[in-house]
Amino acid sequence: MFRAAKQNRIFQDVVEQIEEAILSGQLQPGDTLPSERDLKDMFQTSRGTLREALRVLEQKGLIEIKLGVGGGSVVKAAPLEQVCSGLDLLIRFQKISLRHLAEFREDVESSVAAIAAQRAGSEDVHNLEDLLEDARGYRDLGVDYWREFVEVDKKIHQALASITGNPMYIVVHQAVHDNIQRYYEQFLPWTPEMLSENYQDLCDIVRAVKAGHNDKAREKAHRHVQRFSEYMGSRIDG
Amino acid sequence: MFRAAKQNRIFQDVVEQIEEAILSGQLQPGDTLPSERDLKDMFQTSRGTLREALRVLEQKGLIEIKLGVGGGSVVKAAPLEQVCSGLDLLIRFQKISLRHLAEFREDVESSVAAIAAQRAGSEDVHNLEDLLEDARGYRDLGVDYWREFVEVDKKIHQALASITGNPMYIVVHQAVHDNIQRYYEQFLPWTPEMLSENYQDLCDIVRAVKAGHNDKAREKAHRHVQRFSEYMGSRIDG
DNA sequence: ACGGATTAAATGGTTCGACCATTCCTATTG
DNA sequence: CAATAGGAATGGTCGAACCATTTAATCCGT
Repeated sequence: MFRAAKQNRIFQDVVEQIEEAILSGQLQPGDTLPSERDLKDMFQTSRGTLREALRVLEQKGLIEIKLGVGGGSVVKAAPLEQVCSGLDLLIRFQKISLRHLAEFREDVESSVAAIAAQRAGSEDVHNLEDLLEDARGYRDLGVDYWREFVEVDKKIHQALASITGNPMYIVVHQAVHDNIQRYYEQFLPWTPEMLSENYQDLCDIVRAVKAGHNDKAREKAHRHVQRFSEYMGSRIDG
Repeated sequence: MFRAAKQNRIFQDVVEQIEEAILSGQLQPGDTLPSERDLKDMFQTSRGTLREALRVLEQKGLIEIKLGVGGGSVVKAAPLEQVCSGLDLLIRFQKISLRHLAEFREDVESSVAAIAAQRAGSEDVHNLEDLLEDARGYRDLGVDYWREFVEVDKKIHQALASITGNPMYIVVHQAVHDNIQRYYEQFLPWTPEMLSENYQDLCDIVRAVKAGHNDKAREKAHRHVQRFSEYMGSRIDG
């Protein structure tokens, strides 16, 4: 019902004041805060305490700290990465199995594809087709280039997430994908057939997105992700 | 392609070492780290620098710091709150609108219901029906009890997430739900009709889950969540 | 011998002053 | 005029001291 009220800590007070200034718009993204030595005077605190506050704000993704003269604490635009890395930490901490990650990913990728199919503009489609071209190139180069192929595969899915315009999908997709990717090298003995199958999947997805067929995009994306799970087979129980 | 390599910072090195120890299991939740004065000797650094590292770990949600003798840095169980507060920050930063959250939630809840329909055991169904009973009670008590009704609603969705057996759904659902719930009071003028509609939705979902009809469960859950979005109407674009 | 009050020790929180490392600007010099 | 050297501002680190909080042991009165 209530939250712990250990407001005794001075640095916490400093954090809240600066955070409030940022969220209220008094401090705009790109603005540079005064130097530590000036801030310490303003807050009437010691430099060490002030630096602890800055450390927290930096970790929250609200500021970025640059070195040298003219450096200092710069207000960041968006703490998107922070949520992503937080989710990443949670996934690793809870030791979420590959099976669970894969299952969740199937849903997310499917929904992303379906929404993207509804919202993709001509420029988006053009971008996707360029990426597809890259993928085809790496497929033709053979399994030695599976790493590059996977990289393009990732970019395509990221592009789809971006097309939705919903940051939630972007963040969640990235966290899930990063954690799954750790298993690729460990589990997959790549074959030319797998590269071809995956390339074909990507083609199908992009085609459905281009045509605005959201159901078909969902289905193709689902199949695409599911294929990875099948590749990994019984070894999926990490 | 590469990440910034400002590894110059000593406290960052300390953070990574402790984080690694926690994630690898060398440090278990509940364990207490050595005192700051001991840690500073181990890492051969100053206390100020060490404290900056602890501040980061605390902000990441990996440790909790207690005062007094016998206090110190205790490894926490799960950094879920950190993700929630990160999302909260993103919302207040207006990087994520309620519409975005709602859209994402529709997908997650739908998938959760569908999977739960496949995996629910008789005990799970029994539990759901008990919760449904509670919901009916609060519905009959009228709009003054909307808060309690929403609480039961939340418990039902949490139960569904648990039935999936997939921690990703549990975690993501909670993070999204916590952040959406804050806006209920702000946006919703509850009416008896809304309570009834929602109760009926919950009944439909549970019935579909009980019968193992995953498609129907997905559809009903989707409609249920969508109804909330409609209630909030145009005000959703916070 | 028991129980409450007092004291002591351990620990996190804060402060101060100093110095180092990096970066940018400026003045010097060829 | 350009390359270089130096200086100043700024974040990063260090060490020692002191304060505040908490726990446990100790002491004292009954």
